[in-house]
Amino acid sequence: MDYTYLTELSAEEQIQMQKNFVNTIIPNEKRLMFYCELKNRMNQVGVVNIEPFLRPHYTDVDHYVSINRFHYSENGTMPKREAKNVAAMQTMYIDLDCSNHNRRIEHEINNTYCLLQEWIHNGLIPEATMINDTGKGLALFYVLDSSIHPTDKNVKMVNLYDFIYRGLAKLIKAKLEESDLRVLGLDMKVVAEHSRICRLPGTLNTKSKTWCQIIYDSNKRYSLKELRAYLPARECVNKEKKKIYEFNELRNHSKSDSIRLQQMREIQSSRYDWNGYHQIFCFMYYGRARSCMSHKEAAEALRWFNAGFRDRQLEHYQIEEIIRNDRVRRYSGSRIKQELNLEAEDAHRFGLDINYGWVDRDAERKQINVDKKLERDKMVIQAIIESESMNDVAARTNVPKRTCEDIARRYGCNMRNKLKSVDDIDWDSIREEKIRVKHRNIKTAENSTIVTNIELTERMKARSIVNETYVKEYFEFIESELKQSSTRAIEWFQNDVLDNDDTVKRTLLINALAIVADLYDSSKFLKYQIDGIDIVATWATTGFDSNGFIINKKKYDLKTIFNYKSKGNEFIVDIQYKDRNIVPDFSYRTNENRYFDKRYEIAANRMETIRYRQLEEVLSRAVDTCPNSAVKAGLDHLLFRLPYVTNKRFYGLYNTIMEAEDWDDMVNRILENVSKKKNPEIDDLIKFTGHRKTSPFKTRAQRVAQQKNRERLKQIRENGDGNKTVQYEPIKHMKFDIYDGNGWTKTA
DNA sequence: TCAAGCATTGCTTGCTAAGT
DNA sequence: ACTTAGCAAGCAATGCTTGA
Repeated sequence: MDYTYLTELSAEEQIQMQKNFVNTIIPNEKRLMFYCELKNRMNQVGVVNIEPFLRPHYTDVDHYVSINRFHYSENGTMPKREAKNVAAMQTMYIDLDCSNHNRRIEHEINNTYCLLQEWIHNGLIPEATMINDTGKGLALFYVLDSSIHPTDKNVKMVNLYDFIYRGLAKLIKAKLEESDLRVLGLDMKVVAEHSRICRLPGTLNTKSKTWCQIIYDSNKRYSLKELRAYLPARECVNKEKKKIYEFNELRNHSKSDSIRLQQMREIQSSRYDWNGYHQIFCFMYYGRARSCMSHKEAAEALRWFNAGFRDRQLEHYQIEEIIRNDRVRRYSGSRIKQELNLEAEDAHRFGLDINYGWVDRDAERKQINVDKKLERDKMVIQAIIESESMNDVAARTNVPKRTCEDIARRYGCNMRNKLKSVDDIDWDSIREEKIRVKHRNIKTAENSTIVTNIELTERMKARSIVNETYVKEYFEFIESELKQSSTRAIEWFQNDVLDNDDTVKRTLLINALAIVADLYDSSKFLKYQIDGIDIVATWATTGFDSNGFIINKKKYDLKTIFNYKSKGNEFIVDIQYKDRNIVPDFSYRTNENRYFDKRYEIAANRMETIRYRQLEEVLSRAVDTCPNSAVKAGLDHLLFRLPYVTNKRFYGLYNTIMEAEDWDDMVNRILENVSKKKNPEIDDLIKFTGHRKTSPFKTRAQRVAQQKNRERLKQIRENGDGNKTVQYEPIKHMKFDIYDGNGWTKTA
């Protein structure tokens, strides 16, 4: 890598070299640059075209040029050589001072040059566009493929240029300091100075009386990105982000082959007894060695490695077998750890485990969030204990009243039934439960859940054609089919539905089937993609099949699901439409309590729910067994009116009855319920007269009024004068019906 | 490979029915 | 006159897929 040290340059050679240099560092030059001659003082000459100034050297004058271009001065005078006057940057210039009083300068320069070439060859530093011998040291030039203009719009680009420029200088400086040539200097202060000047090659260094000359010219051009690749991760102030950068650095730059082989030798010598691991160890070692060596070299390396076992060595034929197989295998650190069954600490010690000691940031964040909420809950509970009313609690804690109520319910501490102290609640176990990380691998086939999702895009079309009767008819049909046999339902669905050309009908059927399946809690459906009607669905969570294999998230068609189900796998399927406002008829959401808006119209009553059917069964059984004739009559009437019982009462009754252990217990509970509560429904039940609400469902008028209110509130909020305590107009159209013994009449 | 984006899911909260 | 609670829309955290 030595270069021939020139003792003399002809005049033509001097000018040619000067031209070459200028054209390289400032290509397409049409702007101002600086040309300086240094005798006793610096003469700055701003020039547009430098060529006329290039000439054979003066023996007593040093020549410099700026590495970047300058703006023309507005008033025609020469601008100062200052950063603010720089028009464009395209070159990075790193000056290495090689002077050493103890040794000959040529010797030092040559040594440095050889080192640089070695680093370039090994990919440690980028190949310089040009390297100059300045007579006193070396000058490296990296030229970009395009120039950067330091305008307001380009701030980021300029910052990046500075960062990379400094980074390169730091990199080279660090390398030099590592090397034996400790005398070398690299002045970081002037690095990334935009208005910097450098010695012009083809001229004489008057101090050392040696020639400044180009000694290496690769003609390479770089993008900032390419240079960036040679630098370590950008230093980051944000600690969190810094960790990520470091982690990515580690992860993305897997260990080189030689380092990994070295690690494996260290691991080998760290232990005496490798019983049971000799073969896999040799196998891994050879695979890695083969990644960077020839077959012959790797074989030799493996034999040496095998000889390194202190307990016993693999037999000759075993080694030869590995060599004969001759495969490249680049095992990762974690894999080596796993295969050799190493302890985490050991793996860390040998540099195999990059995750060692790292904090699970997700879990950390999760804990923080859980703690925040628990703190709030604790505060609210404390306030409930100390306050007179929920309004006070809300005011004290600045938590919405409704949320306070919810918290009260969750922790079983409300106004009527207060806890004595917040410590009566086991906060620790609640916290533990909340922050427990769900790990998908510990799911079993039994409790895996697979959720699908339906999305309809042409639903309007379907709606316009189909009326309620049509839907209802199919509902009933599907319902009966499903009840009879799931196998039959599958066949029917596949043959009659999927192969049917009537896409609208099919869409409805799919919807209806999904809803019916869901209502009957029988498990469940589904999704399908039909040409023309775009029903798209995806598996939403990872589940396990009956053999315990993971089913990854993936798109399946309906038939696959059916096949899967017919093998005895269970599904829980959720259905959600993209835009519930377009298809209110089938509007679903993923909340626990699922409803579709117009179920009253579609199903006519609540009889479609599993709860209803259970309650109905229980009640009819109660009527049969009730010993008291009056209550029996009441129960009978309740049974008769069950579809019209209000939601709240319905669920209350349901919950009460469902807690019963046997029929007698159930009757007692009903009686208790009846006697304890002043309930218009139960009064009615007992007396055979009374009042009831007209409908358990919201009427259309109600919904419209509610929607109006909502919009009004939204508007108020957007106008900026609304707050959470806005008074809504009460809805006043609820009316009561009166039962006069013959029928129901409406009140005014 | 990784960030963006989407789906899921738990939680929040306005409105209002219904209970005390 | 107050509390409790259901519903459902929305929000936010989280976790998985996708596509550049």
